[in-house]
Amino acid sequence: MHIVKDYDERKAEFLDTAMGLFLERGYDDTSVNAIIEAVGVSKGAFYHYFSTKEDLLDELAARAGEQAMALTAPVVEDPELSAIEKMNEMFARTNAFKAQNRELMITLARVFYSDRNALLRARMTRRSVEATAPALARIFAQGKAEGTMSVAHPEQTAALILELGASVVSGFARKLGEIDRDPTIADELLLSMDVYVESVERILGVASGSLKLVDDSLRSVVRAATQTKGTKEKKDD
Amino acid sequence: MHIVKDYDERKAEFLDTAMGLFLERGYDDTSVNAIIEAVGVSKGAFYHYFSTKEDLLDELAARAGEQAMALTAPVVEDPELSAIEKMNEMFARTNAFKAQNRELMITLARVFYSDRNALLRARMTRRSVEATAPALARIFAQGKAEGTMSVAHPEQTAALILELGASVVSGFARKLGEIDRDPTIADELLLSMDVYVESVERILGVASGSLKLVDDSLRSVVRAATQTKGTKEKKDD
DNA sequence: CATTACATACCGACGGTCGGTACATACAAA
DNA sequence: TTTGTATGTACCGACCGTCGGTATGTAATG
Repeated sequence: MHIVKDYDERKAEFLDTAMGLFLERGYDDTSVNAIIEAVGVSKGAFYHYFSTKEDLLDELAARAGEQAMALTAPVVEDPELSAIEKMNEMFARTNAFKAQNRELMITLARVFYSDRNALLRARMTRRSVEATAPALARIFAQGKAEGTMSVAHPEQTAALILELGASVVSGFARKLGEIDRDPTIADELLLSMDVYVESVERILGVASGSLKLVDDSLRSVVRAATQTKGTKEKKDD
Repeated sequence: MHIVKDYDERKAEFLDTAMGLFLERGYDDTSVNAIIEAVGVSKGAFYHYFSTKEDLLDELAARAGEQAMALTAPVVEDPELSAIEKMNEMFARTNAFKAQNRELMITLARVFYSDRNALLRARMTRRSVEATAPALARIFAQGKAEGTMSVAHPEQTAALILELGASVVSGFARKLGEIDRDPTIADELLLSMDVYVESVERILGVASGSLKLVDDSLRSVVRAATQTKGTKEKKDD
């Protein structure tokens, strides 16, 4: 019995299933066999849609980049907002998205941001940076024109800030996993968040305290991680 | 016939050979078989020295971290230097090292900083950051005491700046490879270098222009890459 | 005689290939 | 309207070489 589906539908099914498995077990530790088993198709089907396993990863990364841009694009177009408001709104939206998908984000932090998924992360980060940088650069240019930001080179600064953000989040997530061993890390993490925000403010030359890049929901994740220290069972390998 | 060598000597031989192969072909594309063939020993020998292939990678990363620290440690101890002088000297030393090993650095830029070596890079970056951050934090604390730097949290700031540096270098190296296709990238790269330095200055709250983090030898690499555009034969895969 | 420093044979799992099949659609002949 | 035929697409599953890793053996060393 053959289950034949529409091309795009089947492809999305592969993408979604693969992403789920990557988040559960990591990219390297998820075999093509595991993916086709989860989808319920054959190996031939997989290679009918993707030329290699890495090709699937690329398409996943591209999709993530598009989603990241779609989430923040409307903000950039808004003529009512100042540059600083736009920036705050952009981060508020992504933070809100993270808050709504809290469980996913915690899983993501645990698995996505581990060394074993370095390739997955590198690809996705790059795509996201490339997709978001031009918009951010435009905001910086606006801020420069408004006189609220002092950025000589918006494009380069945008790329730098996004990469910095990715690095910080990466290190952040890594340390989040170490809280179990050393609860004092939680305080360091909260400090790191402040340092990050202030660093961005300084790079952009905006007034101290004018950027709201992290919200309470994000901070609460850190505190939650600290509290679950003893109550949660170990399910690690 | 058994070729028996001193433990450390043999181990270093593995490490050196593996590093060479990783730089040539990448981490994932270098098999354990390729390593033992290059060293001229058996598989048993490899697993006598390393528990896994990733373990070798870790030791490689640790060695890189130690070397990075050894290069800059004397500077930190020097009681004669101010915080800003120390920072400039630290970067001057690493830049001098890069200038001396120019060919290696270019190879490293081309291969090490490609997505396929994401794991290798992530590991080494992390180790280097961990190894260097405490020293840098001490310099920041000194600068804070001297009144030349305004860093509220030296440890977190040190980690952030080092990770920023790694990100910048990574993106930098990636773009270096694209110069062949688009020579205008060279100008963007030189701009990015300035943006990076100024960003660090702002993060630390030091006077603009007081940090010399990149020198002319580094800039010359960019110009050299631009010039070889037509004269060099293509050896890419 | 125990430990070190390897060698060799082998394993299961992996990513990827390949020859083939089931089915939808199109179109023309009956 | 039915039926045969041609063609492309979605998919199957056996198979291949290579991979990281293991089990076991053995010669030298101390």
